[in-house]
Order: sequence, then structure tokens, then C-alpha cells
Amino acid sequence: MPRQVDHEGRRLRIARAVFDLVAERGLEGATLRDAAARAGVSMGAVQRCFSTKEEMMAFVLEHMNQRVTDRIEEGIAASADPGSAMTMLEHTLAGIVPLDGPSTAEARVWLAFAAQAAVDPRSAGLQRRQYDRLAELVALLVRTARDSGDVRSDVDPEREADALIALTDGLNVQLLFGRFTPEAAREALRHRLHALRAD
Amino acid sequence: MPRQVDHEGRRLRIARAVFDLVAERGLEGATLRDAAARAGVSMGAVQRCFSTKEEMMAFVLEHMNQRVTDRIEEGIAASADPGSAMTMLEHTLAGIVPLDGPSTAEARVWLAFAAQAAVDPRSAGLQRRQYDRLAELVALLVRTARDSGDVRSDVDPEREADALIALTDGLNVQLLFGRFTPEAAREALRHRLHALRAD
DNA sequence: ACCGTTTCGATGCGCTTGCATCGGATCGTA
DNA sequence: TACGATCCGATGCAAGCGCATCGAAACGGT
Repeated sequence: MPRQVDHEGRRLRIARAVFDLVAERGLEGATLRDAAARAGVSMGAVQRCFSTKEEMMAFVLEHMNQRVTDRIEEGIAASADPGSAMTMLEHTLAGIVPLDGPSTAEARVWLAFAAQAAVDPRSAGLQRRQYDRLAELVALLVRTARDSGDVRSDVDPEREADALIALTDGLNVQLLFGRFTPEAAREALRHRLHALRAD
Repeated sequence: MPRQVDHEGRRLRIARAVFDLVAERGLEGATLRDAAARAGVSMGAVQRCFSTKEEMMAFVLEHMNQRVTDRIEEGIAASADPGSAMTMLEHTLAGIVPLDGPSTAEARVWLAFAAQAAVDPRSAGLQRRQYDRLAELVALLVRTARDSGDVRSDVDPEREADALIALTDGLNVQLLFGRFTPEAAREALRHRLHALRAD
């Protein structure tokens, strides 16, 4: 057998490089050559790790979603009162809004993929699945908070979850345009959640 | 003097063609050749109408924003009670959310340009100016509605306007993903506005 | 120690892109 | 009617793209 290299590690390394490129120059700014150069590998290596560019991009998207999920769970675990559904809800949504440099890059990449999903059904499917999972989680949190008396009893968890997610995405866009500061976005989110509270 | 052709009309014609292409295939799917073919003119004509592709795209964006503005004003004028700030507010926001085929195309193009603006400061400037104008209008409507007693007195017009715009943009994204129906989006918007009403 | 097998990095290819260029058609003028 | 200035549409061009291909290098089995 010939020597083995760490394929999975290389995939991650390339994915990170592509992520950076997309965050800086957008989706069409991420070429195979640039990705290879940024990752410090040859172009052939990129081709061997991913059968096609589309697969590479899908991997990058999945990898980013995984990172966001990890950060959300981390934020929930590190919160003062992890058991409270309301706290978990706030951390979940706050984990999506970019509050610092790295997550701003995430938001940029998210927007780039979102634009692609709007015209490419294949890409839309991936995004939609992610959103369905997120909406389920948020709806569950809202329902739990409602049942425990933290939020008003007349809110519909599913509808409210979708509305909250929409608001979060919209805040992301405003942030990327530079019309919002991260603090203002977080404040808007907080304000919205506060309006759900039971009196 | 040689014969004159309708330059401005041709610009509009090409802009409409580019708009359709972007709505169908995204920003990078709009090439000069395809634009010329779709508009039914030669490629040279496109080059003479717009000095560069960037200028053409900026014109397309401006043209679309103008169309949206026109539709909003039209909706306000056609509403049952044009004088009511609350009605105007609802029509303004509803004019942004895509409720039918043509405005879905608008939303697609909007998202495409939004993604570009996230990585291109030049494009971000254009978008930001548009949003500032929209935010001013919405804030004014909210303030008017508040002062006339239609909405609760404890809402901050500027903050609320930004939040409403963010929600609208988020709904647009969800719509494009196919997670929302236009009716559900409109319902969510209505629900949110209803929550602002004075009891 | 040798060789077959497998993986590596580099180069080539066909294609498309935005933009520049050029001959020919067009119209006012004398 | 002949001319010259002007504008039109088609073609050319250099660059960049994704992907295919290829010789060389690196191992394990015998």
C-alpha cells in the first residue's frame, strides 16, 4: 500500500480556506485555484478531496452550519441558567447573529449561500433542511417557555419561531450592510423576546 | 447627423432583460451576451448603452428599487383609507414582501444584490442609501401612527422601523427558500403590526 | 533489491467571460 | 447624387474558469 495522507483533515483545511475566500470575495470569488493556494495545497489535492466543485461547496456549507450549531450549544451550556427555556432561546438566536469578527464572516457566507439557494433548487434543499431543524428547535424552546409560564399563553410556538428566525436573518442582513452595530442587533433581539414575556 | 435611436428606452429594455436573468440564474448568470440576447439587441448595443458591466448592474438595481417604490406608493394610494398611517405602514411593508410572481423575482434580485453588497463596499453603499430612505419612511409612519393613538405610546419609531424592516427582509429570505407561502408571510407581518396596536 | 500499484503535484484543454476593435450601413449636406 | 461623419452589430482577444490528464515520486509485497 502506498502512503496514506489525512484526507478528512485535508478536507477540513480546504473547507476553511474556501470559507475565508467566500467571506472575503463572495461565492464566485472562490475558485479552485485560489482555494488550493489559500489552503497551502496543490490544486490536484483539492480535486482529489472533492469530486466536483459543487460537492466542495456543499461540504463548506455543512461545515459552517456545524460550527454554528456547536457555538449555539456551547453558548447554551455556558449560560448562567441553562435549564431555563427562555435563556436557551436567547442564546440560540444570539448565536446566529454575528456579534464579532468570526461570526460576521459566517453571516457573509450564509448570505452568499442564501442567494445561491434562491436560484438553485439543489442548494435550496440543503438550506431548507437546516432551517427546518432550527425552526423545530426554536419552536420547542418557545413552547417549553410558554408551558412553564415564561411567555404569554397566546403565542403560537411554530409561528413565533418562524417570526423570530426571520427577524434574526433580517438583522444579519442589516448588520452586513453596516446599518446596524452588533450591539443594536442584539438589543433588537432582546427587545423582541422581552415582548413575548408573560406580564 | 446620423440616425438617432432611443437610448434611454434601450437602457430600460436591457435593464429589464438583465433583471429577468438575475432573477432566474443569479448575479453571475447575467452575462453581457445573455443580456443582449434576452433583450433582443446586439452585444455592441449593450456596450454602448453602459460603459461597463458594473454601471449596468447599478442601473438595474436602481431601476428595481424605483419599481418597488412605485408599487408601494400605488398600493398606498389604492388602499381603502390612504390617510391612516397604519394602513400606509401595512401597505409599505407588504409591498416589499413578494406576494406574486413578479415580486418574487424582485425578491430574488434583491437577495442577489444583497449578497454582493456584503462583500463589495461600492454596492453596499447603494443598498444602504436605499435602506436609509426606507427606514426613514417607515419610522415616520410609525411615529405618525403612534401620535394619532393607533399604536402604543411606548414604541420607539426608529427602532421599530428597523425591526420591521429586518423582519420583512427575513420573511423574504424564508419565502425564497420555499419555507413560507406568500400568505403566511403576509399573515406574519400583519400579526406583528397588530401587536403594535394600542389596546 | 526490485517492481507494480497507487497517489501526488503540475500542466493542458475547451469554454466562457468582459472588453476592445473594425468594416459596413446610415443619414445630413452640398 | 456623391461625400463624409457617425453609429451600429459582429468579431477578436487576453484572461480566468472547472476539469481531465500525465509523468514522477513514494510505498509494500516478494
